[in-house]
Amino acid sequence: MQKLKGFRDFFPEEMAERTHVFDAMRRVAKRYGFVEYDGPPLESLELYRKKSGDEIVAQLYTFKDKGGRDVALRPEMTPTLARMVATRANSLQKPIRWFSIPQLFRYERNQRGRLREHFQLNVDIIGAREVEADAELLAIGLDVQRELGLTKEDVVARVNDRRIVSGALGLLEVSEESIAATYTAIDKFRKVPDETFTELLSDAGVSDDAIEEIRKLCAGSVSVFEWFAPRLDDVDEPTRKAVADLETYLARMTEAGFEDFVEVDFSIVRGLAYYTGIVFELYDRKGKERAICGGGRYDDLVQSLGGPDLSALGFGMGDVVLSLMLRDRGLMPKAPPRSDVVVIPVGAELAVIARLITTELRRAGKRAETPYSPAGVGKDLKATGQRGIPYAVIVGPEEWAAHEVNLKDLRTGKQSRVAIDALAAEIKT
RNA sequence: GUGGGCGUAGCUCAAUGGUAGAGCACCGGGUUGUGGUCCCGGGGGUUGUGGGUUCGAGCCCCAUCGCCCACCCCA
Repeated sequence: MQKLKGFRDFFPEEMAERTHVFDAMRRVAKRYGFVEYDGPPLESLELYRKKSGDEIVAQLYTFKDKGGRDVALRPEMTPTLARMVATRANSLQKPIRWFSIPQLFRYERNQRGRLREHFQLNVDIIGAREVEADAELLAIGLDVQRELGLTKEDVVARVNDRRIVSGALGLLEVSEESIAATYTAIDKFRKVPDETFTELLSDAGVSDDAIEEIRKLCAGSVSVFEWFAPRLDDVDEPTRKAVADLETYLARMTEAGFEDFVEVDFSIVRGLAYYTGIVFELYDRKGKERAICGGGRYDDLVQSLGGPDLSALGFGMGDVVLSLMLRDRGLMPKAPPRSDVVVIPVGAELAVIARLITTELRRAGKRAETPYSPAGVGKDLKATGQRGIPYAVIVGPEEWAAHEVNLKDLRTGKQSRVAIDALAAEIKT
């Protein structure tokens, strides 16, 4: 028997890594006052038909349950969140600031950084139109990186605004029919050769002059602020607001101490789906990995799913790419946490004493164990040391007669006699 | 869905078409009051699977499954 393609076993070593990452995610999200929620891993297929594109639905894990209902393993958390929020929209105090670490599934051929199953930190804010919310959202994403030991040398946040792209394309007179293909081309700017980029836009029906302007914006040879400055009188109100919002956004990121992580990047448009405002993606500065994290504002989604008109924004941060990066940087724990101490009896008649001492140590909050069948001090000590356990308590008849034991620090090799009552306090963890 | 690379012990890898091996790991012993280095021994494999060629296949051929990489797409 082998595991299914694209699924993972978590042996204790991998589980230690997973726990390490999840713990960091939870600590950070809670630090910003967000609360954790979860939903069912299995949902009605209908939930995804409504919101997600054909491509997503084609890659769902679906089946008919025994009642004949079409069901799907959740491929993303947002529809579940939207459904949950819609259910209690009127009674939930706004803004709603929730996070979750769901396991998500997709039926698709796997490749580097992409499996059929993964965990994804989802952080969402619902009912906040202020750009301060956008800034806080990105700050959480970046703070998770920092919490795990990654720095501005490792991670870059590329940020953009869908309204700005839309406004720019309007000024460049890109036609309605060309918009979708133009977004796709912009999204590919950093992944395809220059000629291909030109070809994609040209095929979409974009003029040569417009292609040149789009290229300059994507490449960053002109900042979006410089580009829009002489044109602000020609654009509509939403675009003017978007440019102003982006400036405020950057100011807020600077206030929060993240300015070195953030770069405006016109080529970040986040697929075609449902984003309506500021969007961002987190990348490894060195590697060629896919995005660590992506998100942004999706103000129309809750309503489009039949809920009330609530603005919303959020991101998803998968565990697979992030873990690849942490392993690459040596920032993952090498071994699962073990006991603090093993209590080793000298001779079989002291095994009962060793068990009693072990019980007392556990009551004192120490992670303690004693061998089921003591094999001799030498063997038990060897096994304990090999497992990386820092302390051994050796219970010998002479010492025990004085209500004392030997406490050995396996890391230094130093050993001392300790009164039984003082033992727990001597084991530093 | 398309293309490419790779499948030998738990892991890393050997083995002209001629008896399947090593290191690490694991288990036991040397050593029933003191570990990590050391010495000795042991379990482990239908060489991913199924066919074919051959006197003989881990090796050659075909198929299939799995893993990896890229493409497509991206929540």
